[in-house]
Amino acid sequence: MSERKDVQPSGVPVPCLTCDARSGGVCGTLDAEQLASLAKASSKKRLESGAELIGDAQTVEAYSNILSGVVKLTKGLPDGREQIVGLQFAPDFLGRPFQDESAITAHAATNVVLCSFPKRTLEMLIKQSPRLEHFLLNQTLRELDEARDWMLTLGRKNALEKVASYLLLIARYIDPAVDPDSQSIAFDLPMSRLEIADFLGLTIETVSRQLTKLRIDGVIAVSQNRHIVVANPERLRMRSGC
Amino acid sequence: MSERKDVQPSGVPVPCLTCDARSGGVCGTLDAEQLASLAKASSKKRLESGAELIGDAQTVEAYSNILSGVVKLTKGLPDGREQIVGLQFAPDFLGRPFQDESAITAHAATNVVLCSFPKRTLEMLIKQSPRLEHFLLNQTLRELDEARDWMLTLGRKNALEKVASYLLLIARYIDPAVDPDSQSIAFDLPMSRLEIADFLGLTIETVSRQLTKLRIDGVIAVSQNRHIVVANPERLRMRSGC
DNA sequence: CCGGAATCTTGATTTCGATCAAACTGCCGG
DNA sequence: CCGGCAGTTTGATCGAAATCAAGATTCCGG
Repeated sequence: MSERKDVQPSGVPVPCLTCDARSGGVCGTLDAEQLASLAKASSKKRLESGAELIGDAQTVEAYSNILSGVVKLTKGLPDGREQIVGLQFAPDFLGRPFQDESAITAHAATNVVLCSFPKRTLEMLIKQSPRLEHFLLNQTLRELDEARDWMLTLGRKNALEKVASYLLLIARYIDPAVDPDSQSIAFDLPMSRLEIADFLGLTIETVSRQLTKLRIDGVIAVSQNRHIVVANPERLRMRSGC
Repeated sequence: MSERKDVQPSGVPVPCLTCDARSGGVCGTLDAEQLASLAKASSKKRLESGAELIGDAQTVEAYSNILSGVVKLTKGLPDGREQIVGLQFAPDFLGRPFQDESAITAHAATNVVLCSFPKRTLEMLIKQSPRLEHFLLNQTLRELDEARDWMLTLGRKNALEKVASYLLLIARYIDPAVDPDSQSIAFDLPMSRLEIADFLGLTIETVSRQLTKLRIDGVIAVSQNRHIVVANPERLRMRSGC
């Protein structure tokens, strides 16, 4: 789904004018001229939940900004066991710079809107723009911090603590200031029970049982499977092991 | 342990002339002048196995190059459970740029030699040198790839597969071309059983039992606890789950 | 609004790794 | 060379999560 790439008097391409990724994403680091050249080569894509964005060991020829939705990154074992190794939200940059083959798989966990551009175009811009590279370094460092936090959860927490940690993770994405104020918070899970299990290194059944336990203990309320209300986030945090 | 910072005719500081980190590490990205200013502020440090390099939630005022030895990065839960979230080898750069408080702890896993320099000095150089920032982005991307590989191991492999994967990881560090050629390989483990357990999300006893199993099956030979001989790396790889 | 498929929950049982407990080994100082 | 101790191995038992097996909901298309 391609869009017109007209350039406004200010020099900012028209489709970028109202784009959220321009403030928080890579595009925010570019000057008008660079943004124009990127916009010329870019296109907006809408993907249904479940669609594959990047295949394992597949040559990647595009990078993207996530404009909305949740993308899950997974790795698998030859016998079919799967582990989700990262979640990305808008306005994250999606793709592994400086490497032709992807070692991971990316899927849309919800409906997703992307702004995609060719690998080559971005790599040219990286060479010209230290600010862009600085932005990428910062996002990568943040992802590394998150991955290491999650390693602690995977390696050392029990099933209940894992599920509580997952709910907190999602709650904090919805509202970053979630536990200090201890307000009640409600949200829809962006993932199925199977996906949650693959994220936590558990089985579907164990995830379900821990959710039931939290429900019985009055820590959360669940309706229609995906909708969660956390009455008291502090009680949830206490059960998360940290 | 400070050294003389004399500058050679070529412009390269004397102590850097013979330093391995100058080819593979951050210093390789600097010109003679930048290297001189970094060398002026740097000092070589020797640390005993077990020494703490960076404390959790402690203000970090130094970055380092690892000149030799193995550094382990750990995260802990309030109740004392621990998880190793990364291993770093020479000539890795050690430290979390652009953040004052460390969220992780770093310890010397073996005797370690570092070349340390003040945070400020390096951050100044980063601003001047896109090549340096590019190097850091590349190392960070590599660490992120490793962390995600390890998440799959932590979340989805059983105890035997985890121990086999760990042995392969160390063997590959000793000799990167380890399984294609399937030559026998021998090495000393840089970590105790407790550290291996904390790396794998297991207990000491389970690690020991899996090593015994691999020994009985003839996949490895163990002498004096730390010395390992892998007769046939391919058989080890087959037990690693991938 | 109905029926069927997909997803989720609950229950029974098994299994793997944790825990508890005791012996063994290698290392170091005296 | 001996004794002590930290680190490791081995054994017995327990428990948490996986697996196997039905049911119950939710979702959707007709």
